[in-house]
Amino acid sequence: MMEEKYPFHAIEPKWQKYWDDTGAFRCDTQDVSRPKFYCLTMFPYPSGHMHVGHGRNYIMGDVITRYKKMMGYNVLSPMGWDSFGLPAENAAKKFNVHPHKWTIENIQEMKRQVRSWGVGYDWEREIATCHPDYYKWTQWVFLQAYKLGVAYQKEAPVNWCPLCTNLANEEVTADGRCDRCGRPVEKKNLKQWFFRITQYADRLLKDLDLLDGWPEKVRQMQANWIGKSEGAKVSFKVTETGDDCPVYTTRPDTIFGVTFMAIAPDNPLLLKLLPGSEKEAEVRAFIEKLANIPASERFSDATAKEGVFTGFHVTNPYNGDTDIELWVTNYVVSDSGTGIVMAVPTHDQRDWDFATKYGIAKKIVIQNAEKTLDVATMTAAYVDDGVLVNSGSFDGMANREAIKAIIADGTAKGYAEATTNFRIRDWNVARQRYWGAPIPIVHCPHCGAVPVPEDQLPVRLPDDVDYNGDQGNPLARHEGFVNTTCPKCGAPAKRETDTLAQWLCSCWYFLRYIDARNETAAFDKELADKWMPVDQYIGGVEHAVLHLLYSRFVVKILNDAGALDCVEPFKALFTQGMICKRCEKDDGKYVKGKLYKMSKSVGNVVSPDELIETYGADTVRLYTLFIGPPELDAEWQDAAVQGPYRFLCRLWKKAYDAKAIVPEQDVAVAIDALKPVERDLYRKLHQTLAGVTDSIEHGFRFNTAIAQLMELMNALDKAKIDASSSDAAKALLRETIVTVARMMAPITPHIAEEIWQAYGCTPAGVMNAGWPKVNEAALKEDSLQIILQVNGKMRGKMMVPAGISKTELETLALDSADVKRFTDGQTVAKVIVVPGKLVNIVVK
RNA sequence: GCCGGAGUGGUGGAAUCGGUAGACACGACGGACUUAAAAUCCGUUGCCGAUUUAAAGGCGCAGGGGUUCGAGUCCCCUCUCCGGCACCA
Repeated sequence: MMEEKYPFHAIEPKWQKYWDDTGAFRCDTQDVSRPKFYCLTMFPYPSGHMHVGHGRNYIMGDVITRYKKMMGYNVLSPMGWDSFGLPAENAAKKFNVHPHKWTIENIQEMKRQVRSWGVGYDWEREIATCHPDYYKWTQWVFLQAYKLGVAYQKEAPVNWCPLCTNLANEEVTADGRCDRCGRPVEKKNLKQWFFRITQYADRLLKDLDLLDGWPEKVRQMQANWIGKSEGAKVSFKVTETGDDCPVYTTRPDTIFGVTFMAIAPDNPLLLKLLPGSEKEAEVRAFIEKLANIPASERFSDATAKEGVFTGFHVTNPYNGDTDIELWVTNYVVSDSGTGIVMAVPTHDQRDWDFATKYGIAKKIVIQNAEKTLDVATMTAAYVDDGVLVNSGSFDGMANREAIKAIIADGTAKGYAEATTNFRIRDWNVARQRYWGAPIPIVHCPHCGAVPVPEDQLPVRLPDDVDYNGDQGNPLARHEGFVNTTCPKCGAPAKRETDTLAQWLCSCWYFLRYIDARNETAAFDKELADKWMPVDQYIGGVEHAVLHLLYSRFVVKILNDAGALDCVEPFKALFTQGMICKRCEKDDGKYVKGKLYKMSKSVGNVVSPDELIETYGADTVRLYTLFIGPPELDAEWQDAAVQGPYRFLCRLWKKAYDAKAIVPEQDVAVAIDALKPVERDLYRKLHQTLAGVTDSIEHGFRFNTAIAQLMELMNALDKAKIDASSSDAAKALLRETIVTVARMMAPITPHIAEEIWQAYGCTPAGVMNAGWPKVNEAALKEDSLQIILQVNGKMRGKMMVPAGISKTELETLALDSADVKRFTDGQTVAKVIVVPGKLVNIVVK
């Protein structure tokens, strides 16, 4: 029995329970009768409550999951929690609650929210990265990397945030602040665990080509991040001492134009040359000055180039020039290349600026095609292609050719080699924090760093730590944890007290879902080979570099370890846009009326709970999907939620009213018995079906899919089918309502299920009915609308029979009154006929 | 600076094979129902356009040029906004 008023309060919990009870989203990974589809939404950090912006992510994943199920796939759609990490530890300090308790409570709350949206997951595969059954295998992943020599320890300057301890490069913002808390980041020397991502840089770059299901933007961002450049390493020598002075350059073709050498203030060669040298005091003063300027400021555009001559000279191996001055400067980046740059003022703008300021010589070595370059008249560096001059035996050579020739010559003579340079640095995976997976290493006074044997995993995180201490890692203060014996020699030893970065926990979770309850392995290889890669990954673009790059990296490690066949984890990636809302306050920091992404600090957060209470989950889903193109940011407008709500109320009322007059079962529609307006509706129904399918298949354009469904409902109103209508019309009415329910099953699943059930459709559960098929007969058009143009301007329309010939169409068009008004007294020069579309008459 | 994306009514956005610009929705305005309001339903809604009504017609997709019978869509130039990388040699 259907109620008259749209009873979302009653039907939504009912159907959510039904999906649970029937295991609608449980996935049998062994099933081979259907093709697999692994649909994954990025798992959340359990930070508290979710807002409607988070919902967009899960709702889209759910629509795809349900749609793919209806298309006949065996869909794996799991959910879990990225539950290690700093916020829990900070909350623990703030509220004096154990991080574990805080995390578990947040998970419960967020799970309730996800379920209230009607999002379906295989909850039997639920994971939490802070659970020993999970982090045991995170530790295992670390050991695989260790075995391959990918994990290693080194003393290194780390990015140190006073609150969040050490950070990966990826966690430091462009202006040198902590990505998480915004505090300025300092450099601090610590012994750290690193992963050799640099060793994989080339593969990570090259395999981006395999990812044609990824947005171009994300591939570009990763390529930028990896930052590959090709050039040469050339050994200059310090003229006075004979020390090596290697440079990296991408422009070896300009090597005969080197007029000075620029070195970074903290370069080891400089520090070696300095003691007792003539200009020591002056140079040290400059180094001191730079040390007190934060990197963000030093390397900003606005900072002028500065430098001090060191008193030393270098020798260019190509032309034997011994008088090249060595300058210490503020603009050379110390950890890029060799930290020493050969400067060619005429062909590099930065070197030009510096040489101009300090009166250093400039020498042209690449001449343009017009041969107009002259140092006396040049006002900026010439960086384009040209022909070599003043370059010894290479004169006359095109510069692109010269690059290869000069490297080859230098290589033969032993002072140059072709090299590749990467921007990316090795990944610091260690954190001096409590709430993370302990690094499974024991430090033995005799054996050094010893990996914990796999059969002794997990290395458990103790519960009883004093995380309220104000200094350093609480784990290091836990005697019971720290003191152990060496797995190799049995002597007393100390555990590593650093924990693994949250990023490492979250870069392999998609593998665990496949085999989430496996107690003897991280995952079964055969099963993983069957289910990987993830067919569709969905998440925010803010993870374009960090999480997605690390995940790709770890999959390659596991592949090298023989644990996995696949080389890329995510076949297709969809990055959904953020939900923003206009700011209502004006407090200096935020501007009233400006769009900001939803956040507590802006105060523009919309909670799903009240909306679901007022309008129901289906309305929230429908509005969230209708709000705009899914890949773009969208503006949330509270008032606009009305539209989708009205639509569902209308759909419900239509279904309710129609129930009384339609046949009890599906009946084939007798096309010939339909009135024209009904015939239009039938066509529209199947056009909509084709259109909705296309919208979902091509770029998940849910917004236009929904618009088409709205149009169909408008057409249904227009057809005015009632008790007095023909049997054919009533059969059509039933088919329309039932097909709309099926098409809406992925989008607004509760109302779809309810209508499906109320209409007595089989099989039970609308998703089990599969995706409806287009009826070609319904699509057939008897007559077509033709647009009439004169000189490309629209001047009228006319209806013509569908099968009309081109000539007939042309004659009809020329005779039409709309056209004649504009062609009378003019000469028809040309007639363009686009069959089925338009006729354009060109007159003079 | 390099790379990527975007610019369409009062608003969110349609139209990506060159062929009716503004679908669909919000908001606004008018009407019906109602004692009244809400809800609902029905209209109107890009701009200019006779001092009255309606029309004719013109103008309109950041700006300028081009190709074409025809351009939001293709090509060239310019501007603005968003994102990534960046004194990376």
